Amino acid sequence: MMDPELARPTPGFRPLYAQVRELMVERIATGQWKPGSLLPSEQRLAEEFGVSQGTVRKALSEMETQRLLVRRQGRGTFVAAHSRQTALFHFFRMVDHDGRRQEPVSRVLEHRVRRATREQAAALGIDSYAHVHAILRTRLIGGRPVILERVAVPTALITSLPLEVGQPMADELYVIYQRDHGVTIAKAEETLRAVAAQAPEVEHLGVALHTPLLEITRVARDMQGAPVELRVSRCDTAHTAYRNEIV
Amino acid sequence: MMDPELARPTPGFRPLYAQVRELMVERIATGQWKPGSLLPSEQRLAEEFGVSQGTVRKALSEMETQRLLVRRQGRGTFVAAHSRQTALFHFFRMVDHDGRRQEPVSRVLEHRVRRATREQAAALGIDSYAHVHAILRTRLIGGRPVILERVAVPTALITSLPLEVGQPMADELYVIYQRDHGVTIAKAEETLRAVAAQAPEVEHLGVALHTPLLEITRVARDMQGAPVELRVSRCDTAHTAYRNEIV
DNA sequence: CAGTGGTCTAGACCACACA
DNA sequence: GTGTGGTCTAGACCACTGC
Repeated sequence: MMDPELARPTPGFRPLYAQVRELMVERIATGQWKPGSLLPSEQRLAEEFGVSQGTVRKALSEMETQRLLVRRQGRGTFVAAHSRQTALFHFFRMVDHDGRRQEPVSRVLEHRVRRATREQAAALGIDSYAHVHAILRTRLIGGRPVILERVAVPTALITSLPLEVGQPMADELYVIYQRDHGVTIAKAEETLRAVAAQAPEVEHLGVALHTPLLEITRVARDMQGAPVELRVSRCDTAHTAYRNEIV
Repeated sequence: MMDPELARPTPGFRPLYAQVRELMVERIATGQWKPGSLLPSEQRLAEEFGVSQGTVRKALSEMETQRLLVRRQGRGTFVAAHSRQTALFHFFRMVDHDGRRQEPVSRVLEHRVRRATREQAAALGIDSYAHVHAILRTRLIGGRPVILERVAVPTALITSLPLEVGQPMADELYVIYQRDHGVTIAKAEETLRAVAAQAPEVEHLGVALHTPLLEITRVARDMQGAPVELRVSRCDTAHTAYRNEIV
């Protein structure tokens, strides 16, 4: 059975697998296929879309490369779901002196809903009178507070956040966004600068005033590329560093 | 390396395309296929290796993804060659305030051959009595010196370097390594920290003593993963920043 | 025009997970 | 054993490049 929605001729040529992929991405984005759920087999999908198994396969493989799917021989194809480990592995880049990855503990210092600053509004593509969750937290590695972080996320996207001030966070923010609000962080851009420690860093990181700190400004986006979150992290790099692999 | 306790029911299983790929990577690594040269067609390669076109195709596609090859419909498949633009695009991450990529001008301050320091020897996997080219240079963006950089590369790999002290560099180092010595930089690891400006940075970057600077330590490797070069860059991030895209 | 890589199909068999 | 994804083949046709 041939789906007339799938155009084949030359004008505006677009490969079949790209069209199939678009349809499947849409099913994930709209929640029709939820994170962690099992997809139909390649053969079923091929029948449904009216293409060959090889064509569906190419679409699925690209989506796996993009980390939208997880495929396991003998088991099936699943919609990728953030866990604490996967979220940290892809988005947390701090390592210790030996280059080993370190898992941080996060402690919330403040959590308020307020209007976006001009910088936040510009980065998130929202109006400056729109509301955001404004979170201030420290992240500890080896029991030592090494990062002071300010997070802003529009309440229009993430209505509520179960954060307890003063407590270690049970879940990573990206896990919460996905599990509780159906918003999946798929990519991000980071801008890194060196800055001098100010009063908040002196207080919460225990560094001297004007100590050089690594400032990371990150805009995190969903799978369509729409901005979801802005965070600015100031890191004490005396015992830890930011690691980037260029491939 | 293979533990017999963990040997799998079908020992030594390795996909055909992976074996074909290994043979082709070897031809590039040994210089049998040189950067910029045209490969035989998929059909020819399939006949030569005694496999189907689809199998060769899968090997070629993986190598293209890894940027070892460049493929052009209607023209053919070529061995990837660094140009100033591609080298900078993949390895130079500094952007201006608007997030636009900037091309630097490099000016050599010193170039000597000396014994490796202990740190250099460890990073490059060479003996501490081995010789390296030790290069000190500034990199300018918009006419302003923003990076002071120390490069170390073993003379065992790169015998000679045509650098003129005080002059802007005509070619990127990675282009020289590949064109003149057959050494292709394929990947790198970078470690970023914030540090305080010392006397050399005060002199060459025109910053105040103890100004926070972004320090980037990079180990660059060839396509087999062997370390080729160590460079430590100290960057004034007042008007420029390091950009990283997480996908 | 001929030759290249890119897409698509159909079918066979293999490796793997799980009941 | 059954069903899944992974590999491999053979062949057709399409889009693109350059002579």
